[in-house]
Amino acid sequence: MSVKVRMAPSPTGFLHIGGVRTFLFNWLFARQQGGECLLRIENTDTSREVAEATQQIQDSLLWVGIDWDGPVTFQLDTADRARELAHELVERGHAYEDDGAIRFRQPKEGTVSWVDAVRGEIEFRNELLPDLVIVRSDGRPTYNFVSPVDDIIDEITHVIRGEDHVSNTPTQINILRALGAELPVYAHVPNINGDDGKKLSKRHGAVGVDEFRNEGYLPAALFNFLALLGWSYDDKTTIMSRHELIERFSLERVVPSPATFDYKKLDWMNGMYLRELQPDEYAHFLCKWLEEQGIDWPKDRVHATAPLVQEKIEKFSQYPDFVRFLFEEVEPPAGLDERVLRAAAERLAQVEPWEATAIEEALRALVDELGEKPRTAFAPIRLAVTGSKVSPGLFESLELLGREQALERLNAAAAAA
RNA sequence: GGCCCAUUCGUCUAGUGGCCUAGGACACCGCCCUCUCACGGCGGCGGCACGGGUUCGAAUCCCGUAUGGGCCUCCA
Repeated sequence: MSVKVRMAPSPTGFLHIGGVRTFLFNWLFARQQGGECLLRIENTDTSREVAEATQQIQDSLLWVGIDWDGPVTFQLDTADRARELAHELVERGHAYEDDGAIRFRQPKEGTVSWVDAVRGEIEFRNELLPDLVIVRSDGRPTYNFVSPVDDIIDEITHVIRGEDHVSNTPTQINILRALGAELPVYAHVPNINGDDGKKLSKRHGAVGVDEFRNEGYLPAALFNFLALLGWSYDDKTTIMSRHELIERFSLERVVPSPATFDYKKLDWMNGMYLRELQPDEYAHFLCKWLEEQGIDWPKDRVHATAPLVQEKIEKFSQYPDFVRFLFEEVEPPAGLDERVLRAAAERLAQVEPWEATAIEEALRALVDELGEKPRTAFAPIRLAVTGSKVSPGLFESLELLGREQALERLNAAAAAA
C-alpha cells in the first residue's frame, strides 16, 4: 500500500514555525516513500477562522519549499458525511444524544494502545476517557470526530502530528474502531520550545514564517535547520540539501523529546547557505529580498556589492547597514588623523586605473612611507569613507564608491579633523 | 488534581549492554590568518537529573523520586 499523509493546519492565523516543522516531517516522509502528501485545512470551528489565513498558510509552505498533492481540502467539506456517520453510531449504540449534541460512547473497560512510530507503545485505560461531543448541538461536527473521519475518506496511512495530539489518539482510535475502519500508523513528533522550555512564542523571537522571510533567511537554510530539530541523520552530518534530506529521512530517527529553537544556529546555517551561493544567485536573492522589504536601491550597484558582502553577513537583514555608505551620505566622526587622510586623498587622486588592486597597492605604499601600521592607518580612511569602523573590504569599497566621492569624503573628514 | 509523554555538554544531537576515560555541530573562550568585520584553520571549556536494582559489565534494561511538558473545551 502506498503511503499517504496529510498536513492539517487550522486557519486561525499565520503559520507557526513549529507547525511548519511538523509538516516538513510529513512532507519528507511522503516524498521519501514516493507517497502522497495532502493539505487539509481543519476549519471545523468556524468561529475561530481568520479570513487571510488559508492563503497565507499556502504561501508560507510554498516559500519554505513544501508542496502538496491534489487540491487543498477543507474539513468542513466533509461535515455532512461526518454527521451521517455520527447518526449511524447512535443507531448502533456507539454514541448517544445529549442536550441536542451527540456524544461518542467510549468502551468502559480494557485499554487502547498503539505503537507510535516515534515513541513506541502507548496505552490508555478506556474507563478514563470521557465521552466526548462529536456533533455540536448546532449540528457542526467537532475536530476529534471529523479528523479521523477525514483520515478514512482520504485513506491516510500515516498520521504524523504534534505530540499535543497524543491524548486525542486513544479516542480517535476508538472512533475508528466503532466505524469499522483500519487504523493508520501514528507518529507524534516532539514540540518545539523557546529557550525557557515553554512553547515557542513571539517573545522568544520570530515564530511566523513571514518573520523569517523578512529577516532574510534562505528557504533552503530554514528547511535544513527545521529538519534537524528532532531528527538527525547520523552523528556528524549537519548541512544537507533538500534532495539528501528526502533520501535520508526516517520516522524511526525522530527523537521523542522536545527541542529548543536555537536562533543562533539558524543564523550560522543561513550564513553557510549564503556563502555557498553562486555570485549571480546571491545577487538575485538579495535583490528579491530588498524588493520585498521596499528598499529601492539601484540594482546594478546592489549586484556590484554582492561579492563584497557574501562572506560577511549571515542574513540579508544585515545587508542595508553594512553597505549603506554606498547608497547614502555618511557622517564620519570628527577628529580623525588629518595627516593620513590628506595623504590618502592626494595619493588616490593619482591612482590609475581606479580598481581595487591598484588602490590597495597605492595605499599600502603610502602607509609604508608614512611609517604607519596598516591597521592604524586604514582605520581613519575607513571611517571617513564608510562612516563606520566595520565595513566591507576597504579597497573594493573605494573602487565601488568612485574616485570623486571617495576624495570628497576624505577631504571633508580631513577638514573636520 | 487525573491521565499521558519526556529527561546525554548552555542549545541541537550521536549513542539501542562492553567500540564511551561519552562523539559531532552551534554558542562561548583563546591562538593563527588579517585593512575593520567576517570567513577559514587550530585548540579549550562543557553533559549521561537523582536513588535503587538487574548484570561479569549500564548513558543504554527495570523500579522509584525529581523536574519539565502535553491533554483533560459543544477548540484544533
